[in-house]
Formats: sequence, structure tokens, C-alpha cells
Amino acid sequence: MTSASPDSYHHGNLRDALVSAALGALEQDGPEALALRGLARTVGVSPTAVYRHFANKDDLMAAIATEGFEGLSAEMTRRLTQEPDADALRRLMILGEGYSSYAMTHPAHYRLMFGKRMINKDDYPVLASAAAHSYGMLEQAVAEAVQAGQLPGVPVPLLSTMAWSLIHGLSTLHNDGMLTNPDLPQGPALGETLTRMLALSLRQIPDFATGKE
Amino acid sequence: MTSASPDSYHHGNLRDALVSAALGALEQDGPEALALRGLARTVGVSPTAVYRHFANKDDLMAAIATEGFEGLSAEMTRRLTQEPDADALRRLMILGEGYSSYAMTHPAHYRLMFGKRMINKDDYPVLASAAAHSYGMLEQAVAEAVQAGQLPGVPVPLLSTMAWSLIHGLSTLHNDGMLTNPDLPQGPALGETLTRMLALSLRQIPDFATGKE
DNA sequence: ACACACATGTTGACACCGTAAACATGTCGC
DNA sequence: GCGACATGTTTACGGTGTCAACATGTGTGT
Repeated sequence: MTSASPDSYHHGNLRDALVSAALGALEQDGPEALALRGLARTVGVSPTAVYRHFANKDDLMAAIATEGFEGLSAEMTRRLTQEPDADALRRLMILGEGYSSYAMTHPAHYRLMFGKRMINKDDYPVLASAAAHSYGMLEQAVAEAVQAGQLPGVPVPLLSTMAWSLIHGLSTLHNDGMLTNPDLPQGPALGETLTRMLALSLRQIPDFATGKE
Repeated sequence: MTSASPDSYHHGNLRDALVSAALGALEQDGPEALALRGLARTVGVSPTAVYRHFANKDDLMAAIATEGFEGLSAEMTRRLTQEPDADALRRLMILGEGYSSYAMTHPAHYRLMFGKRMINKDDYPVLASAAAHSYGMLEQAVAEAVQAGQLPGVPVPLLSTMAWSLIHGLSTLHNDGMLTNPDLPQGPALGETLTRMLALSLRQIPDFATGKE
């Protein structure tokens, strides 16, 4: 182990420096512009030094995506602790607002997190687990709301998938500039409004909605 | 103009051939693997011949994305005509099912359609208009359902955005392999179920859901 | 204290990509 | 029939990810 020796041959902490540089470059130029050689350049190291810390570009991106899901979970947790007395349905709203807010304030990072088919490919189990944890927070809140009688007895996976789809779709459409209608609330307010609409409408969903007619 | 002369120096219909090759390569290897040189190779033409028909790679991708939105709209229209007597709310369900079905059966194409920030960039107005048309079909069905009293008097852009977000989010999560819960309906059935849930839950949304509390 | 194993960083090379400029060839209108 | 123009080719450049071989420090065991 080395304490951060700042110069000369050995960098000290290249891995973290590369990830930091990547996060910076991400929101600057978008995920498509991410280049290993570019990162090496900004960190001040030779192009192939990256391969001492990451097997390849996908590996680097998986690390960045993992950090993204961790940040997403952290933001949701942070908001939950700010409102400790919220009931289950309110917690679901808080999660939705936190989720969409994080996604909308880190558009390039969020896009990268879903950019490649790296999750559940047996490779990158750490990433898969970080992603599962973020989704698990949503599902748990849904399950608790069902148990508390605040949501109907529709199967929890269905309700959770509906919630996740709405929040994820809203975030990506927003980040892709597809929601340009001026009558719409802008920015995080849009996430709040739609999350509220979702929660309140789910309360009333009839049980037979899941069956064939 | 040339009738399709099949050989020799002039290809006859390089542009269409390139787009076709691109569509094939898309679902085969994913949108990231799309390469102009690769397309030229499969079509049997020199690498730079592409530039006689497309200004650059973005231009080609915009054309492909445009075709995607047109196919999406066509699929939704096709399903509507199969059930001409459907009321407004039922039409909304049909659109949702058609949308998600198209997205899930053309995952790479659908990803490309939202892959780059090409829409609404003043460039590619044809693409922007094709995308707007697809969304417009949803919005129109929502508006008609509101007028028919089948959906509450919540502002139409909000309801439409909610519907679009849910369907889009569901499609992308599915295509990214994020919906692995075995208790969930698989494939198009998932789109049908969630679309039905959406439509039926939206019916019950309270008007005050859009306001601050 | 010292040597050596190992982690880390570098150099050079290769194949691939997007794209521009200059050139070749075929086609269509006058 | 001839010339303008559309279409396709060749060549070239800088960029990328990645591999193999090499260089350089650092920490550990004796």
C-alpha cells in the first residue's frame, strides 16, 4: 500500500483518479465521448496504464455504473432520513422523487448505468447487486404500503415494476429532451408531480386490472 | 433515376441497401457495434461510399431512427384498425400494447431511436416530426378519453407524459434485462398487463393529485 | 541491509473506426 | 455526342481499444 505519493513514476491512486476523471468527463461530454485514452491523458498517464486497474473499457464502465447505483441509493436513503415519520405510501413518493431527481441531475451518468447490457451477465456481480439494491428500495416501500393497506392487493412485483417503469421512463425521456411541452412542470418538479400522481392513482387500482377480461 | 442495375460500378440503390444492412446488423450486434465501414463491407462497397448518401454517421442513424418511429406509429395504427369499435380508453390500451410490443421486438432499433440527442436539435427535423407523431398518437387518445369522461380532468400533458413514461420505461427496462423477476409476465404480456393497470388506475386518479398539498 | 518478487507504469504495435480530399466512372440532359 | 453531375474509389490522417514486451519502483523475507 502507498500513501498518496503525488508524483513521478507511480501515481499513487490511479484507479480512483481514473474514475473521478471519468465522472467529470461524463457530464461534460456525454457517455459516448468517454475514452480510455482521454482519461489517461487528463490524469497524466500513458494510455495503457488503465489496464493495470481495469480489464477493459467495459470493466471501467461497470465500476462507474456501480458508483451510480450507489449514489442513487444514497440519495434515496438521504431523503428518507429527512422525513423519518413518513408512512409507507409517502415513503414511496419520497423514493420516486429522489430517484428521478438523481437521474435528472446526473443525466450522463444515469444513461451510462443503463447504457450497456452489463447487468445480469454474470460478469460484474457487484454492479448487478448495486442495481438490485436500488430497485429493492422501491419494491420494499411498495410491499410495506400494500401491507399497510395503502395500496391494493395487486402482486407487489407488478406494482413495483409499474413504479420503476414510470420513474425510469420519466427520467430518461426528460434527459433525452423529449419532454418539451411547456405546460409541463420542469426539472425535479416534474418528478414530484408524476410520482404523486402515480402513488395516488395506484391506491385506487382495481384488483381485476391484472387479470384477463 | 436508375432502375436497379444490380452490379458493377454504380450500386443502384445504395442508400436503401445501407439502411437495410444497418437494420440487420442492429438487431444482430446491438447499436454500439454499428460501423459505417462494416455496413459498406456487407453491402460490398468502398468505405467512403456511404458519404455520398449520408453526411456522417449521425445522419445515417437519424434516418434509421426515423424509420423506427415510423414503424412504431405504423404498428400502433395497425392495431387500432384491428379493433375499430374500441372506445377512447380501450384505444389507449391498444396503443400502449402496440408501443411496448414494437419496442420489445426491436430492442436494438428502439434503443437507437433514443440513443443520441438528435431529436429537437434543429438538425433532423424529419426525425423530430416522426417522433412527435408517435407521441401524438398517445396524447390524442388520452385527450379523447378525457373528453369522453373516461379519464379525470387532469391536464392532458400530465396524463400523456405519465402514460408515455410508463410504457417507455417498461420497454427499456425490459430490453436492458432489468425485469428478471420470474413472477412477472414475460414479453408482450407484460406490456399488456401494465398498460391495463395504467389505464384503469388513471381512471381513478384524484384531481388534486397534481397540486401541492 | 539487501535481493528479489510483484505491482504498477511505459513503449510500441496492430486493427479498427470516422472522415476528408482528390480522383475515377458511369448516367442523363441538352 | 458531349459535358455536367451523381455516384463510387483511393489514399490518407488522427482517433480509438487492446495486446505484448519492457521499465521502474515498492514491500517483504531473510
